[in-house]
Formats: sequence, C-alpha cells, structure tokens
Amino acid sequence: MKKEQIVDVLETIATLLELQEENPFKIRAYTNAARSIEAWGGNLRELAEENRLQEIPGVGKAIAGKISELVLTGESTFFAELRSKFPPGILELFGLPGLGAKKIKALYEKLQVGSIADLKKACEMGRVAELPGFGKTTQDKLIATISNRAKHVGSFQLGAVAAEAEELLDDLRQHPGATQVSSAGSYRRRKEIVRDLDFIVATQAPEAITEFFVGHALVESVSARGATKTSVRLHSGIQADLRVVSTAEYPFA
DNA sequence: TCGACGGCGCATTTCT
DNA sequence: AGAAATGCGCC
DNA sequence: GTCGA
Repeated sequence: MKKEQIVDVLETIATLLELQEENPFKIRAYTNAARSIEAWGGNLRELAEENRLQEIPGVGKAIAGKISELVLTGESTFFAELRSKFPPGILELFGLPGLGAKKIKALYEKLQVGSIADLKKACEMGRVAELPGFGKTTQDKLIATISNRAKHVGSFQLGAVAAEAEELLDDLRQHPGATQVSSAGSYRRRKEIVRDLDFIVATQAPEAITEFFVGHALVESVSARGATKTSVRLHSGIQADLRVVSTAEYPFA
C-alpha cells in the first residue's frame, strides 16, 4: 500500500477514535503520525522491511506495527475492526459545518444516522430538533446545507482528481495489452469541474485490460462491467469509465 | 516507568 | 438574560 | 499512542 493511502488510513483511524470518544491524546497521536509520514520523503516499504519505521517522528511501536501490516498486506486488522463499528457513510458527516464528533455520535446513537442521506431524512422528519444539543435552527441549517451541497455532488475540481487520473493513465499505458491509451471528456478538456473520468484504450485483449482496470489499486468499487465499457468508483469518489475498442477503430472512438 | 501532550477566544446555538 | 456546550480558527 | 525525563 502506498504512502498516501496509509496516511489516509491513519487519519481515518483518528476520526473514528473520536467517534468513540477515545483519549484525545491518542487521537492526536494518529493525526500527528499521519502528518509526519506525509512530510517524510522516504520510501515506507523499505523502512518497514528494515523495521525502522519508528525513526519517523511520531511513529512508535504500535503505529509502526499497523503501518507494516498495511504496507505488506494492504489491510489492518485494527482498522478493519474499528471501521466495522460504524456505517461507512458516517465519515461524510464530518464534512458538514457545525458537526463534530460529539454531535455526530449523538445523531448516530439516537437516530441511527449513518450518512448524509440519513441525516437529511431525519431532519425532514423533525427528529433532529428533538435531540438535546440540537434545535430547530440547527435542523433547518442542516437541511439547507445538504440541499445546497447536492448541487455539487458528483463533481470534482480538476486538481482534486488529476493525480488519480494521471496515475491510471500511466498504468494503463504500461500494460502490455494496451496499444493506445487516452483520456476523453471533460478531464481531457481540462475543465475546472469534472463529473467523471473517461478513458479510452485500444487493445487486442479487451478482457485483460478490463481485468487490469477493475483490479487497479485506485479502484474502490466496480459499478458496471461490460465488454466495451466498464465503470468504477475511485477512492476519491469520482466515477471513472473505461472504454475498450479494437486497435482498428481507435481513431474513431 | 511515568507524566505531558496547547490554550484561548470567538461565534453560534441551546439550555436553564 | 446569562451560562454552558460545541465547533472552529488562530497564535 | 508517542516522547522525553
């Protein structure tokens, strides 16, 4: 697993620990470690193999162990278990202004709110205003925020997805079965806001390319898989479409 | 092995 | 009205 | 959880 992803896992761990009201210093320890690793130029895998992860400031025995597990296996038992205690969508809630760990915990425990969609429903039913610490003002504001936010759902700033797009492009080009690889759509046109990524690959081995694509490290989930077009969701949340065409018809795609 | 790890002020909202 | 809680930004 | 005394 790559450095950025590991940093992301550590940050997520910190967030989830907040939700279960862990020792604030422990929470900060994870945040610190994440920041520290981010700033670390070196190669994590090397460091892990030599058992020298603790040379990174803020990384001690416990976190070093989790990092090696992540580097080696791509998973962390601890993280998986922690994550399983909460619905996946609960992290979305931290993006809403005015909501922090305490409030989110209350929403989750008393109203089983586990996502922004859940929260919207709860607000519309007037349940949120019933909770201690919440009121009508808050409830209305949340509805407004969520509605406003919906306008931008599914769109991303170019800079936010460029790295993923380029990495995917590079890796596709590197695949022996791909004769031509290019991007299309709004990303190719470098529009400031992109809704999804489009890739076109010319190949004599469509099946292999598709397989490679859906199995790529950046891919979060596969939403549709067909002979000529495949759609996936990347870790950043953006949708990416892959079109595979025969080498002969590539110029027209 | 054991204590420290940042703290304060402001804004908003709710509680009493 | 004043106190308290929560979230947030700043030094 | 990590660091330093």
